[in-house]
Amino acid sequence: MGPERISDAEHAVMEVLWRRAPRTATEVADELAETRNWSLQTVKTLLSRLANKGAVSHDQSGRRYLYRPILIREDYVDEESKRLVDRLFGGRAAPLFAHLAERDHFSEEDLAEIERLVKELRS
Amino acid sequence: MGPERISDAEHAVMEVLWRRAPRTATEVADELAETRNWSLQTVKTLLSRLANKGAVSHDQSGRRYLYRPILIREDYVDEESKRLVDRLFGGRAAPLFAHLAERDHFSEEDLAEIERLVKELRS
DNA sequence: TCGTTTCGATTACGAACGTAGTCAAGCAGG
DNA sequence: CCTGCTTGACTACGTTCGTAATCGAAACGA
Repeated sequence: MGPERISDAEHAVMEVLWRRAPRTATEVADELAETRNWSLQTVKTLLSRLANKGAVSHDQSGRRYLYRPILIREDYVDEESKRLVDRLFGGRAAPLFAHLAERDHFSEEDLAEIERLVKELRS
Repeated sequence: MGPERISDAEHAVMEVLWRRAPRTATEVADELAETRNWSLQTVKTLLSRLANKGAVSHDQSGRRYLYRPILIREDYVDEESKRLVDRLFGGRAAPLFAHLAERDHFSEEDLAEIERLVKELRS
């Protein structure tokens, strides 16, 4: 079996752990409370599903668990980006860029930044 | 309610209709048979779910339906791209670009193309 | 006209998801 | 020591998804 898919709600939990880890379920829930309206129980369920999928580890610390990410954010981001590029842009990243440009999703700053990156890459 | 989400399997059906429309359920299923292993019934279910979501129209033609897309591909692509950028790159497209670059997802051609686009946009 | 083929509609059903309640066990405090 | 709170485990339940069988009506062929 390939690496299991991570759902939207699960991803929100991962983001919290990627910011700082390890943390207890309660700590994770506290930070999530600012954005999502989830009960502590909901967060615990998501954490244990993530543990089953192998995306986080839970190490006993006294009578509670400390959760920390196993999945690396960069890898997750890469998988998701590639999925999008494959599904919608025939697997090539340049058309994605062209699309974003056409839809006006770049600011002047973005463009400057990108130009700099391109120069760097092409040298 | 926002525009309803389109699932992966449904998206595959949309792609077929975006290539050519209108088509009957059987025609759509025939083309999909090349890639996915779906029965005709499965495709019909997906088409009617898409119709419920307002993503395709089904116009009677004799005793059968002709399906055609209502949702514009460009708009769908844009929604999905924005979702990704929002979820994973803080809503800014430049970091997406930086990520793709870092992960070596651009060919020399891609870069040339992008450089051209950037120049055009900044002038 | 009557059976057969063809459609769409309805129904099905297990897995995954979003969201959460309940329970048992252990630790903390009196 | 006993009692209560904290915590993970288990269970729950409605929805969406993937995948499809079945059913009733319409059309076609003989």
